[in-house]
Amino acid sequence: MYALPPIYEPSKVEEEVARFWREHDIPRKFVEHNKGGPIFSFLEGPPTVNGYMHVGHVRGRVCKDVVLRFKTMQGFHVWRRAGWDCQGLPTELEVEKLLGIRSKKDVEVVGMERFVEEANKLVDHYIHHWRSDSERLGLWLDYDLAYETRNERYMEHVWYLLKKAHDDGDLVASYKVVPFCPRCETPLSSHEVSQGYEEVEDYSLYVLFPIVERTETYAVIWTTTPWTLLANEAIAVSGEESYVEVRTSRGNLIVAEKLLEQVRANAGLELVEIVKRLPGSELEGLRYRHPFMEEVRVHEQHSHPAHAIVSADFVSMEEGTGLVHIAPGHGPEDFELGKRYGLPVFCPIATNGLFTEEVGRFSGKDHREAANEIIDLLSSKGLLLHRGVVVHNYPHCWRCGTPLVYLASRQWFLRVDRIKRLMLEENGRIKWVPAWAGSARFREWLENAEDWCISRTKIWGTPLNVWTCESCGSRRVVGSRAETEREAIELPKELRLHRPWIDVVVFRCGKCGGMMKREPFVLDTWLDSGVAHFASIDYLSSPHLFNRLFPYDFITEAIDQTRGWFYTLLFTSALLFGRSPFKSVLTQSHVLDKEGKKMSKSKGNVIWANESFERFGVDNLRLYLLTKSQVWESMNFDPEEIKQVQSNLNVFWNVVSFAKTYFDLDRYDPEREGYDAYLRYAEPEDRWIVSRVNSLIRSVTASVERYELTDAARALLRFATDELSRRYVRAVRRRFWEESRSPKKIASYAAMYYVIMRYLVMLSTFAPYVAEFLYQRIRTKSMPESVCLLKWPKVEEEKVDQELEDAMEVVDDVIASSLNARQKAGYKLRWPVSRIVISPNSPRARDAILRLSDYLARMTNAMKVEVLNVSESLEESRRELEPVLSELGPAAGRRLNDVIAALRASRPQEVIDSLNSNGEYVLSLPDSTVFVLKAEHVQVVERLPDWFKSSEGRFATVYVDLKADETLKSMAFANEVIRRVQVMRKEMNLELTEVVDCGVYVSEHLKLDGLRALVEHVEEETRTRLDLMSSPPTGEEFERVGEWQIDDVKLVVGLMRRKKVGSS
RNA sequence: GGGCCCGUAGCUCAGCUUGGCGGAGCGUCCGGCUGAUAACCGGAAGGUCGUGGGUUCAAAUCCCACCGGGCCCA
Repeated sequence: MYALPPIYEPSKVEEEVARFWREHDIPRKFVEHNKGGPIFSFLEGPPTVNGYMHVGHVRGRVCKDVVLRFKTMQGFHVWRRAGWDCQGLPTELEVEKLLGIRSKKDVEVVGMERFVEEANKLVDHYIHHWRSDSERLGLWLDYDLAYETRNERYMEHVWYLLKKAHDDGDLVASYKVVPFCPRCETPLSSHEVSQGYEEVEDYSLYVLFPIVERTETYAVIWTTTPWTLLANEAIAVSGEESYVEVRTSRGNLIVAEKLLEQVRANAGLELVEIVKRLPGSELEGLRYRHPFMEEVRVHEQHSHPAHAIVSADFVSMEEGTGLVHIAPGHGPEDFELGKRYGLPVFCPIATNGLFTEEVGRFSGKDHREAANEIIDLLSSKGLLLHRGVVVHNYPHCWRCGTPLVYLASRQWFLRVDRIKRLMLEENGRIKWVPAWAGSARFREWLENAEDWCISRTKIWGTPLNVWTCESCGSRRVVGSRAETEREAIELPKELRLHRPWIDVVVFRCGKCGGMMKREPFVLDTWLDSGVAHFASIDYLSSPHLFNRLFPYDFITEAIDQTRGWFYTLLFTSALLFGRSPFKSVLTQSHVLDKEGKKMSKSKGNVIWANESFERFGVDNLRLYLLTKSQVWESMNFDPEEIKQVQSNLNVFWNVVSFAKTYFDLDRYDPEREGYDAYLRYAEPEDRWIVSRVNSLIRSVTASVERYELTDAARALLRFATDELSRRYVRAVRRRFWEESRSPKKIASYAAMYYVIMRYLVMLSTFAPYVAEFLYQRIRTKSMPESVCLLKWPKVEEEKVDQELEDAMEVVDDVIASSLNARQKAGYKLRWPVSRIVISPNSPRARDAILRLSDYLARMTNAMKVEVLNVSESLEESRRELEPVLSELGPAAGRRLNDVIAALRASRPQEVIDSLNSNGEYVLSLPDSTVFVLKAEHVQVVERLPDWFKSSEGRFATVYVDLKADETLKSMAFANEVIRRVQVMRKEMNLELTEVVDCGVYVSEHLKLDGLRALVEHVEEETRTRLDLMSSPPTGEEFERVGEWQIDDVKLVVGLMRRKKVGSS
């Protein structure tokens, strides 16, 4: 791996480096080379393998990689087992699509075995892609031993957890209202529900509920879902709000006072007279007659507190009537309220959306289709106050668009109450980055945590390990496969823990001898990943390993995992071990598209990982994802912007290319000619860049330790471009080019090598491919074979010189000012100036400039640097006063012209001194009056002789003396000649150091004589042997001839390769 | 409806913890440089720091309210 290509091309770099890593087995060596060292344990949040990796995943995986590489380089033995989340609804849906399945009946036709086989094939497919994308990305996890949530051994850990939860009384079955899609006949998770909100037109009904205790008095409720009225069990009011009873043509109506006018207007009521005004709390307990008492006979058995007014805090005064119809079987809030009051949970709609037998004339009808019949019936009973329409958001099935229906059903739960306080306490001990993710967001989530519904009516998941006796109802929670094989009385031919095989298993009831059948649920997939802390390392077989890793040092995932993985990990760990399973967590936010819109397949704006690797380059992509915005803030992904990263890396590439060119020319030996050995020859810029790289090591180390990866990555890129390239390389170019192998030159090589080496190590955690590529070009044989196997650099405190770093800031500003001043005069940098004079604006700046004045002279191409006292003016300058007419005009009035004349006639310094000491100066005018001049009337202007140009910077004002004598003019001219020769050398494609013959003709004697004095200088700079000719060189004598006009002088240059003598 | 995050130049972001003359990169425009050259240097234009109050000698920064965007929850 040798010459450096002229430009950074990611694809070529990656290709070569990937081959190198593969051939030398670097990932394995990297992962293993700290074995036996202190452990840093990382727990991989298993990606759900139901799709391909996209750039959003990539950002998360880069965060993981940077931290793990960093810790590895610090000498930790990093635990980094990969993992895959294999089960769950999305995979199941994809299988359904593949097999053309539309309903549960179709599954029976196809067969569950076939279904599961397809699911496994699908998972295999995606794991393959995820692994290869991850490896391409450079994320070196332990993939060979990756955990998979579908593995039976893994699932047994879930069973183990549930068995323990059952023993501790934390696993319970109870009713819950969940959203169902009646067409798909499946409950939907809250995540799915939130994806399917659509604006639709619905009924808007005011319904009258006759109050039992009074005649002709009705509670008025509002509903948009008439089919839920059949299951009504109560009416809720707000205890704090004021309600009114009003007399109307439809009887006496009870509504909230705040909503009275709205209801009256909507229902078209006239003659409203308020009979009574009372707080909601006084309505509580009033009973009503159920509107469908006759049709739905079961209501006859629903006695108090059913069919009465209760109070609830969710009653809105924004819409409706302030009285809310409560159907505990059809609404989550209703259900909770019902639980508190002991209301019956009546749910007469089946999962297919049809009414059950319990509702008489409606049974067998679709709940939505029956709406009109229900409304007509209300109307005929005189209970429909008003029928209108409303446009609102209602959840629909995100797959098929069917409106959802909320149904009560029996589900399984893990109880939270016993561990809630514990989780909150443990959360206080977790280091969250950023802090608010834990102290605010996660804490709030924990405080509101409710029992966790873990049951799903699906196929492709970990089966619920609860068997219930058909005769006596007693339960058995099975803990393992072995237990099943040992004790089941019916087993499939080949036992597998997945459905459908597990469904066949039957136990004998220990109490009554009956048959125990499995509860037909599978488990929430979050439970699978949620037990990764102990299941991923097979705790049941190797508790010893567990004890070394647990709790894990570090995890990182996206912020949406607060309610997902972060939560389920903590939850299960609290149940099992009574403590948090992780010590620190970095939360990331999402990658959005260029416009800030969420990436989604349906919008077609997803950028896939493998495509982006090709398109942008892995290193570019990695750095872009980290540097664009803080990783815990969302970022808009704009492909155009990645070019910037590539350009930054290319600058660094150029630096290495430049350095390597000269290292090779001079056979620089970093081992014998190290920085410390040449320290005494080091120039200020060498000490400076060495100090800077140590400061950089300090700040990058601290940032990564704090998981502030964006700060670290930005600092790295910035260093390469702003400091190493723009300042240091600029400063040492001339020294590198020197012909002799001087100690000063070697000192600069040594400094450069020192910096590049340390930089590459740090860079390799962020951009491993390009770092490896460059490392291979400049490493010595005795160094580790891969940059990945180096140690993270330590700060060498004795090399940090903060004062020098600060001084360089000042001087850099002065250099910019002097360039600015030259530019104003059109005076090129290659033309030397006799001196620059600097007026610093603070003692600190003055010290800095004095300290680095030689450096300053070199960088500004000045023969001499003069430093004035703080704020002192240039001796040659004159200060003059200019009238400020906007101020002076109003003050002087008609005398203005006389005042200006007097001002011009005055001695400026005298006026300035007076203004400074007295705040005024008295001008005598020709008409014998006086004018009192104030400071605001004038402006002090500095007049420089015309051979000076000045420029004011942040720390100093710089005066450049452009008066040039013949010597300076000759030097300037010599530099013009040098420049031309260089152009020609390049055109001829000469080797950098190849010495050639050069003939120069100059049309003017004076210039020629000047040049004669500088022959050696020109020869050194151009690597030529110079012949000053009396007539222009011609194409016959020289290989190449160039002709220029420089001002009035004609310059002709001829270049000729020397004859090779032997093998010089 | 509640919680959290964000709002600063055309674009992307620093600065806010700890109050003191509003910054950088990119882009645009002008000029320059040329053995690192797809690099580099000098300059210019570009801002009601989301809005409105408050605290203060002084607010992008601290406090309150509101507006807009995002995430999470109801």
